[in-house]
Amino acid sequence: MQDTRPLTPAGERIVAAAEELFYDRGITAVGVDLIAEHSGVTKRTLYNQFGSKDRLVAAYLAARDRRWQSLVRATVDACDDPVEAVTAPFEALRVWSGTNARGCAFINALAELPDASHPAYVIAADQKRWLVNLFEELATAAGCPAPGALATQLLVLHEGVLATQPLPLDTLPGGVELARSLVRAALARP
Amino acid sequence: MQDTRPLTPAGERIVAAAEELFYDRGITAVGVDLIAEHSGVTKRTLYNQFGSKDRLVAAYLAARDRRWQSLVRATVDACDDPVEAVTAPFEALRVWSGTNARGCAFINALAELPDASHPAYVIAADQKRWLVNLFEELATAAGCPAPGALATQLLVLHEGVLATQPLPLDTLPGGVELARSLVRAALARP
DNA sequence: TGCTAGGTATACTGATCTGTGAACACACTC
DNA sequence: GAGTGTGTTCACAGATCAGTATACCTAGCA
Repeated sequence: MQDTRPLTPAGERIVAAAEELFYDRGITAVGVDLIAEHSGVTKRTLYNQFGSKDRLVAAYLAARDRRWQSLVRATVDACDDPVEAVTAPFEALRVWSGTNARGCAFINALAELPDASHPAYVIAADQKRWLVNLFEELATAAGCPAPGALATQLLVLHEGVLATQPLPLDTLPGGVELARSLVRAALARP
Repeated sequence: MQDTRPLTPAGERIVAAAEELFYDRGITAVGVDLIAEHSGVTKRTLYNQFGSKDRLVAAYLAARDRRWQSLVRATVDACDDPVEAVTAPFEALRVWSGTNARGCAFINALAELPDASHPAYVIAADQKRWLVNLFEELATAAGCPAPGALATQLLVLHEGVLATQPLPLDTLPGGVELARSLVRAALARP
């Protein structure tokens, strides 16, 4: 949006380090010095590339969003059955959060950032809008009579699976099965 | 758990201010000086009462948990129909997050606190465990043949409704209807 | 040859944050 | 009347954090 020119090699390393550190430890808990150190870069270079920590946070969320969207797209495209494709994002979610599950990076970012004018709010809202639109497209392609309603249901379920990930609970949610039953119910309804 | 003696009047005011400020602006973004100022209390008194900011965070989450549980209990007890009582926590949720909806305070707290040894983790896990156990009790009382499975489904849905609250999306989720359909499906199954 | 862009190295500023020390005041109770 | 618990006032230590200043280096390119 705000910056179309590609990142320099140092800029790429900075974003990669920010993705790891911000997600694992939280945005406010991680300082720019730590990110500069982990990316093998001077703090001066970090500020030459991004200007401020807020802009770096926005770049981190945007980069994570791009990675997530490409994974979902690939998982959806690998499905032959259009009905199965509706729940493909839940399969992607299982792959995505295999190792470290600290919940949704966008929800977590909003939790830390007090003011709604932060660019992270726009990125987070766009990310969820993209997902609910994708659900609606897939539901329409699967022949669902009310794709909008099913899409919002699947979004809520999706966020619920993400939100319960960091909790140390004994019983795992398992969102794919519940998503499939929602799709079945939506398709069976006249 | 760690402290059974009741809070002093100043301690009550501190926790009340912490509830408002921590939830609205985030834990790391709010300093102890601001909490002391908002509660009309010296910082010295704050530290005499709670010892550290981490302990105050734990007290804030515990107090919020108590308030939430009492609201849910009251809403459940007001239900005559045992089937309707299963989805009563979702009605309570609608009342609970009427004014300011910044998502789940416990999920948000975990997002900000990097180390899993923080007392907030135990409180958050206990809170979700309490809710899933309540769902299971209510499902059993309603005659559900598989109350455990329904309970985890309802928990995931519950967290999804909470997580999507702070997002500036046009379409509102509306969790009560989806919860009712889940309960219907679980009761209809043999 | 000289210019420019990307990056390094290092020190620094100013603000903010958690937490402490020490002396004092008031109310209640034994 | 002495002691104890609760709270105030104010100053301050120590650490961390975002962001800046200055000088230097190197590779590509005209």
